[in-house]
Amino acid sequence: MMSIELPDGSVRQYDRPVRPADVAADISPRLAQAALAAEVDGKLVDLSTALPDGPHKLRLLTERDKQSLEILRHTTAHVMAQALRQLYGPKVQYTIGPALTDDFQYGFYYDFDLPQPIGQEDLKKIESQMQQIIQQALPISREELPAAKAREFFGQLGQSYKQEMIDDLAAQEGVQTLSLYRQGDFTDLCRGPHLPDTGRIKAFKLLTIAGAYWRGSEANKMLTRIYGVAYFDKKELAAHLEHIEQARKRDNRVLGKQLELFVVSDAVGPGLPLWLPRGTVLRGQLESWLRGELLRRGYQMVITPHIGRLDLYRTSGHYPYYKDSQFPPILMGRGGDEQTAEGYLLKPMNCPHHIQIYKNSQRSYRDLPLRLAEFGTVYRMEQSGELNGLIRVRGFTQDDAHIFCAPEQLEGEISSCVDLVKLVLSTLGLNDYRVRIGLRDPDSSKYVGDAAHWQQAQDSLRAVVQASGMTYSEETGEAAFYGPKIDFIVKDAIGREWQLGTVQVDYNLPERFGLEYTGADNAAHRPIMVHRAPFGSLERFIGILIEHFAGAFPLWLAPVQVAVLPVSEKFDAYAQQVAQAARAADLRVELDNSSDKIGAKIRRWTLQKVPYLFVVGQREVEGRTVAVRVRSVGEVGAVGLEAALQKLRGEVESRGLQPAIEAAT
RNA sequence: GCCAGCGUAGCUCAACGGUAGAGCACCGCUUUUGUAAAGCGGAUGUUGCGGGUCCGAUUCCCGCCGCUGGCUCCA
Repeated sequence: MMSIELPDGSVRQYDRPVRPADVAADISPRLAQAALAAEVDGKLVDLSTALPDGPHKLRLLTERDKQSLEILRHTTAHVMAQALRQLYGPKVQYTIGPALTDDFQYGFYYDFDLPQPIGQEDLKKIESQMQQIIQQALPISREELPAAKAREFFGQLGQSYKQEMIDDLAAQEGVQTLSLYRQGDFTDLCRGPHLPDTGRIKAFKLLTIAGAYWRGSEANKMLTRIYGVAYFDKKELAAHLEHIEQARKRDNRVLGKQLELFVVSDAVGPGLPLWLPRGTVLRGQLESWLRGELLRRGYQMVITPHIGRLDLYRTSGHYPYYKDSQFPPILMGRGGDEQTAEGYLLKPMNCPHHIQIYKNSQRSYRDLPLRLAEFGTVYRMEQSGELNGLIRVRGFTQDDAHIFCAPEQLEGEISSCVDLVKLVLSTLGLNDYRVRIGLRDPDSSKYVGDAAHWQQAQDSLRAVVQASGMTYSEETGEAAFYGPKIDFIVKDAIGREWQLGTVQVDYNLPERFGLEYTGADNAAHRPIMVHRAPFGSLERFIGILIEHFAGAFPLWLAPVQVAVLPVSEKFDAYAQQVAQAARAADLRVELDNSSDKIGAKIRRWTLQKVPYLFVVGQREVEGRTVAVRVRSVGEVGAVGLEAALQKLRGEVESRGLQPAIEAAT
């Protein structure tokens, strides 16, 4: 006797062994058709899984359930592997092929070790082979084998990666029995569940080919990864592809070019962006805004050079720790070997310089916290494959500061740093971010400093984040080599994550540089350093901002805030007056007195994403008005010149994210 | 750095063994214009760089540089 409880609370009794498929068939023929998999007592299983004795809660999954999408994509990955074996022969080794459901671009991938390289044009061929497998509607069956048998089975198939996985599963998790999934001539080691047959795949597309190291380690062989996506509905697939297409239009590199914000010139060097006038205006606004916020919070601005002695970075540890990701040092004279050579290094960090400023005078507890801030440009030899427009570069400017404080001041300082980062993000409407506390990995040798200090630092960070009420994750191994940190992470247009703001605690550098202050007790004490950067890097931050706003920046940041467009040359004089008045109101204005028709002028400045267009002609001259066209709204009609300028001033000063003029007044 | 793909005018792209072409942008002239592209005319390239095969290379091959998507890395 077996009782099955359904989600609606009804219970069905069976006196024979049943599978979810049988229950579905009992309920209705239509459900039997629609069912794809089942959730039994909270676990996903195949429709064909025989249920063990006892009462069960059962939910049948159809296309409408979110988990079904994952199953669909997983099955599609298997079909792709099967197609590859059919096309390229038994030498094809298939390794792992998971479903991805929260990835912006991709729905699944599978990593292969292929006997020959394949290219983009092969994807078409693979797709049509997959289509054949789908049309055959091959039943997918599950079977369980003892580990040794499974190992032998995959050995016969020449699947050494699968054998390795079986060995690891047995060794690490003590797995004795493994499940295999079979469809036609293809069998894969897999946990499941899967769709009942390959015919259930309604819409899929293979997207791209990439390399991926086996098990994610550089030491291993590079496999061929094929990414694809699948849906139950062709329309959803089309919508997904359209989404990606749209996102690519927001790419910081595309918009950077179109809006003339920056260029990366090959003549200057990869990853070394040149800021064009319009981009410089945008960046300047962010800098002066933040500078104001810093001064208000008791920071002091400093300026330090772009290079420093090699010995400085030997002491700090940056040179030995990050040797491979720095521009090679400038060695002086005869040099000597790398350990002792005299030379200079393009600064990869600002902290050693700021530390020398700290050391410039004797410090008292009364000086603390000492907050030294700099928009400091640093240089790092990022791997060539990593470079990306403004988002990942080799020369970038940190809105850096180092806070030297006493232990009892630490949490307060961390807390105000976190507040500042939150202010930066919220002012710009970047609300979709996640917070990560990066912790030391006790098993790794990359970290320096003693365990007690690490513990204190980690506790302080955790306490501040918890008090702030933010949701966060703790990730081991994500700390800096000298201390733990809080990172603020956002996504770019196509869903890749990037670290922006950061707050880091450091006991190590004060130690290495022998920093001290005299306490109230007249004894020498060691300060703690906090490294923090609310933007992180100006380059990356602005790259993200470009994508976030799709180039349509809020008024206070827009390189050109107003374009004055005379309807014809006859109104140039008045247009000049309007432009003058706007300039006098500290607005960044362009006057378009080209011989184009008004429609062409509007098009030009609209494509440049200028927030406000002032069209002027006979009517406007007579009424001393401007016909306003708002970027996000369209034409709103005539507004008095002074009133319009005043509204714009207000919008700039409040750093508003919404236009101050939405309709004619 | 690794795997795969790509590199043609300022931009977007075409030609793919017979030494390059369109649209936009640019320059000139005409038009003086009312809410997303007025008309006519003109100039524009060592086809990323270097080497090779060939009677002949933008096209095929090799190396380098750069870019794109991933992987790895990210103080």
